[in-house]
Amino acid sequence: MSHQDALRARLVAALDGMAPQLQQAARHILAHPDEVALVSMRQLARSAGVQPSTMTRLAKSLGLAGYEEIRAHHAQAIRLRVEGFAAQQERATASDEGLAQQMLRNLSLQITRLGEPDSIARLKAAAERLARARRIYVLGLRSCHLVAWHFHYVMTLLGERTEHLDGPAGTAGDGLMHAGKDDVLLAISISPYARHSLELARLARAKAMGIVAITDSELSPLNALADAVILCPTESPTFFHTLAPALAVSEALCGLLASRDREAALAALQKADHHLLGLNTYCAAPDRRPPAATPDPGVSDRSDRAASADGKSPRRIRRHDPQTRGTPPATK
Amino acid sequence: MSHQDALRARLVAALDGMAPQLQQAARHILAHPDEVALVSMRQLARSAGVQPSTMTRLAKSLGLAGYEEIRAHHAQAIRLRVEGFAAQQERATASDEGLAQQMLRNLSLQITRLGEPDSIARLKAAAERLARARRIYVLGLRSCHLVAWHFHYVMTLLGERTEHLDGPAGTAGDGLMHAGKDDVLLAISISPYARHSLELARLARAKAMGIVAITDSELSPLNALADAVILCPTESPTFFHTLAPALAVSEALCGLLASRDREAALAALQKADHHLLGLNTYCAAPDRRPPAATPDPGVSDRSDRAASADGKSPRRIRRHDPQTRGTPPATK
DNA sequence: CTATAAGTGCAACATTTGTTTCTTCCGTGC
DNA sequence: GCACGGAAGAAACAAATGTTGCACTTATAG
Repeated sequence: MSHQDALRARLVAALDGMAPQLQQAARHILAHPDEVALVSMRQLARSAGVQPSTMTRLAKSLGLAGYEEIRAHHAQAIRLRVEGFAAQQERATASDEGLAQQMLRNLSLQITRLGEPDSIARLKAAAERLARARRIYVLGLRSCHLVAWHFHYVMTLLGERTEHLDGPAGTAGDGLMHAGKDDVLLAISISPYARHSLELARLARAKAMGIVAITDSELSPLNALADAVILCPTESPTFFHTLAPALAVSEALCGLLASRDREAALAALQKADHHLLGLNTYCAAPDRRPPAATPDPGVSDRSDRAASADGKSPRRIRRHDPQTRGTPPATK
Repeated sequence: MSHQDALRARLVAALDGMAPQLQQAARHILAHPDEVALVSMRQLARSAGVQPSTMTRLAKSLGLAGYEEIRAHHAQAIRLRVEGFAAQQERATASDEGLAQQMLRNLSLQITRLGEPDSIARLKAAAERLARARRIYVLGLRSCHLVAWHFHYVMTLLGERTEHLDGPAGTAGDGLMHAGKDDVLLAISISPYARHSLELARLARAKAMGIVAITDSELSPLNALADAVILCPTESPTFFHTLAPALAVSEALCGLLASRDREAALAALQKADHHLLGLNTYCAAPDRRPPAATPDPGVSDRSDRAASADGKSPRRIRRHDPQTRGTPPATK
């Protein structure tokens, strides 16, 4: 998202000493750099929840001649990015420096393949099976632990009833004690397959539970056991396997399950939000306006005229921004 | 470049039957698609060696309302290529099948972008910093837990000395007790940033430890604290954020670190293999790869956090007029 | 509490934008 | 030859853009 970019660096550096409105404008620019070049200043200001003049003032406070310089800069960034991108494709190899690029390119490809029809069909079938379950037990041992953990974490936020089979001292399987034929086991395992995972899967089958598997090959022992199987690649240019595709699959499953009942999922999320807010778990998020508030990609839009319909603004109270505390105002 | 681009196709198709000036304008647009969105029509016309009115006439000859539609189209193309966002809004209500594909395509794009030069440079710098550390403390709370877990898991297999700050009952930070200036904290946190993560990071800084951060924005509070920062996207078409890119970053870091001393890493892996073999942890692997090359560290973690769908922040009272949003009335 | 300065919103400003209209030019038909 | 029709340039247009000055609020210092 960011190129080595003198202007952006200056923005970040100056953020702390800025007036609230300027800061808000700056944050929006940092958060949506592309929009800067693609929409007019007034539209950008509107998305940022700021007066047009603030944008101009922001530019001047950075020592620039005007807003146009900010736009020019971001436009150039886009131009450079597409060029640099093309350049990168050419030099595909090299050793150490290339390794990271190689890994990421590899990952990108693998995940793209997951989007192919066959894979999608498996995803849908798996989601279907999971949705019918009374309860979902999630199992992932060793390297697959995090996929299982993630699935359980998200589903909990979404209000679904899942249980993570993750006990210490070999008690992982105890959770299956009360599981029955109306429940489903989501088992995640990649080669080399942990013995314990298979044992639990066989136990589940013996209990007539449903089984959905995320695994890495049709040769996987889970393949024979499961009602629905999703295959994901794990090859990597490194010594170790990659689990990012498996995670992508898990996320996709969560997405599919959540979309089956948008309302319920949203409600659960907001409830979780409130809960965590009450616990003071998080500190203030920087970007208060979600991406949804940005322009709005209708194909033919891009210019909502302010039809002068905008009424008079009532008096509003403004409070000082709390998170800028402790930094003395470096007035220029 | 390679999006199925209805408008460009129409341009190409109509090229032959066009008047010379129109054709010249069309050719210029086809040759410099990005410029269309980045400069004004008059400037574009000048570069094309054509009258401004010709551009308007070109648009109308294609059946469009005006030049603005051409620009909007190309701006959208940039947004698509750059963020992978756009389609999400349009088909927000698309079928389940669409959602999964959308998510995976989005992910693939995001990970591809992690391979761009700037991002790679950050990765290398971070790996460099981590390699110099006497000991690496890994911190990731809530949704980021699995990234931290993964990093620690793989590094352990590789024989590196890392410590996962992951205690129950709020003891997560205790591990830092004996950390000092020769050590480095690898902190992973995405918006909304967990308070505890920041507190621990500040503590680490107070102890003169090095800090490497994996986070989601230059606006992240970690950005100011860390010696090296790696940015990874988290946007997703769903209700929750994606952590697959963060996991990819973690994997890349592990890869870079391992490649600094291939021999040592390989030796450590084989040792781990023997160890686990002795414990009879795994069942016979199908013939996937030669055993030497197949240790098992999967490194994928994924955690999503709940993104509140509307981004109004509670501590700000001010709102700005909502009614002008998202209405694309073509004038006149 | 007052005095002062900084920060912010509002409205008018000069430009520039995309579009339209009018005029001129050139090739083709009867 | 002359009208005719389409294409292309030039100028005029309203609407928008980015900017600036002023009034008012809010925070800080005395």
